[in-house]
Amino acid sequence: MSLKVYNTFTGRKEKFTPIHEGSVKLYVCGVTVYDHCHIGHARSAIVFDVVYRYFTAKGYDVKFVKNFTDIDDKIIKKAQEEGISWKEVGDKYITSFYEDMEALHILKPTYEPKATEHIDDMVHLVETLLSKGNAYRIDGDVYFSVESYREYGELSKRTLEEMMAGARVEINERKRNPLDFALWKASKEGEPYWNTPFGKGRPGWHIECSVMSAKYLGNPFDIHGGGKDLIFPHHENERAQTESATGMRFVNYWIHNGFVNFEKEKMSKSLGNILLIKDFVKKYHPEVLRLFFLSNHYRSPIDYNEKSIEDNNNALNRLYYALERVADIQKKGITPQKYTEADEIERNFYEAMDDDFNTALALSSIFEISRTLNRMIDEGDESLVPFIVYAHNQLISFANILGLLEDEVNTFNVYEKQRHVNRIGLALPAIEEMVQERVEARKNRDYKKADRIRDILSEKGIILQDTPKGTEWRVKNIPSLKGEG
RNA sequence: GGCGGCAUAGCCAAGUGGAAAGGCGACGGUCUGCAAAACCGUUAUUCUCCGGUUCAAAUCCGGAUGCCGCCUCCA
Repeated sequence: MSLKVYNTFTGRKEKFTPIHEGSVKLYVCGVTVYDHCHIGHARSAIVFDVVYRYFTAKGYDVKFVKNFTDIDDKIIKKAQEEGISWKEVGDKYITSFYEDMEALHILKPTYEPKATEHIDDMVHLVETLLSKGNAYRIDGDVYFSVESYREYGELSKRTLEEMMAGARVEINERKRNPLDFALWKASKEGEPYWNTPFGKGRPGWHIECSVMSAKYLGNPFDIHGGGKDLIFPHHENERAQTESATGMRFVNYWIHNGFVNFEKEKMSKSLGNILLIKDFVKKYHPEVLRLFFLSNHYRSPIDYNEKSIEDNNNALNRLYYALERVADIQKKGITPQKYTEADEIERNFYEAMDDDFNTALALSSIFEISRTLNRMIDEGDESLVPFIVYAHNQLISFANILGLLEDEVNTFNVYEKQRHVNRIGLALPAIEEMVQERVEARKNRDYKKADRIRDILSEKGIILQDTPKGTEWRVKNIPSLKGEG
């Protein structure tokens, strides 16, 4: 089974061939730590988390680097606004970032370097570019000369002429070419700085990624990823810097994820429609967001809307319910039994993932197994238990490659119920009491009363299931509750 | 102005040459006191429109319409 990935650089799906057999060196641009993460950050984190998990599942030894950009204009601005130091701003949002990533079950990368811990290396890279004639100094600033790098624009598919024609580049008389970008910026009064051969200053954007990718992965490395918006200028500039300095190829495969729109509009501060990860997880299980993202191709734009989230919430509940049903089956000491249909599902799953991480198609395998499981459980035939155990293991293993179904069933149910009762303002004991009251009514064949209780709960988005084990209640969202909480 | 992308059922969505995945919803059935859940079945003879290439096109080519992104900080 060979994996194909879409390479932004060539604009085609290509067979993935690592530099060193059996290993993958992956660098993904992390966040600039000046604010809380929103669901757009979540998409990128989830997409590359799945890339990481999938390579690992295929047996690759993956070195995965995700950086923090912890010095930058926006951080400095934030520090001034809040009256704290740039370092405190960074620390605050790094903490926030980790909370969010943990909530979303994002696996920890191998390395998570911070820009400011690599200043010496950056200075060294700037010196190299200066000595090679790719950079020039103006007062305390150092700029990269885009004309010195013949391939400039090849990644983002545009030429210098075209970019100039765009004419929306900043006017800076001092630069040799308006498209030249800062490698190093002289610090103004009150701004953070490091002492360097070019004077007191701080790094420009882009350079931290060139430095940290080289340090932890070497050049060239296999895959560089990030959001689509980073193609230009960020990744174009990283490439220009690194290739000019090393004379070597920078990256073999470029992978970029599409954007998240919010109710058909671009998320932006001015529209005030930015949904933070922290706010999402208050309302829904984090795997709902993951399922939603993975049911779309990672390169397509995706529209976040309440209806889709509710749909995926229902779908996720169904998967967990299948797990719950399996949990009720006595399977101690049972040896799992492989069967043909399971083999086929497995093949489909891997084929989908091998085709440029087609998670939407891979998910269909997961729903297939869940259906198979339910069917076998419905049969109630003891002899099927080994097959049930096999299918169950398979379901968990595929789902986990996508970072789904990672909660214990009980944890999930408790979480769902708690979230729901908070939303409707009913206490758990009150619900249990009503359920018990209905159980009594049913015993007495007072079905009128029983049905009345069921209706009351139903209006609160709670459904009752009378099973052989007794009466259980579950959360079933109803339209009138949408948007609340 | 330049570059690029998208248009598939009621909704979301995969599929880029050979019988239209999957999810949500709806409807019918099994089950049930009635339900719910689960399962079974039905729900796009057709993929925005118009031409063309081909034995064969949602998929390739040309055109039209509509939507979106990037070119400036941005995941």
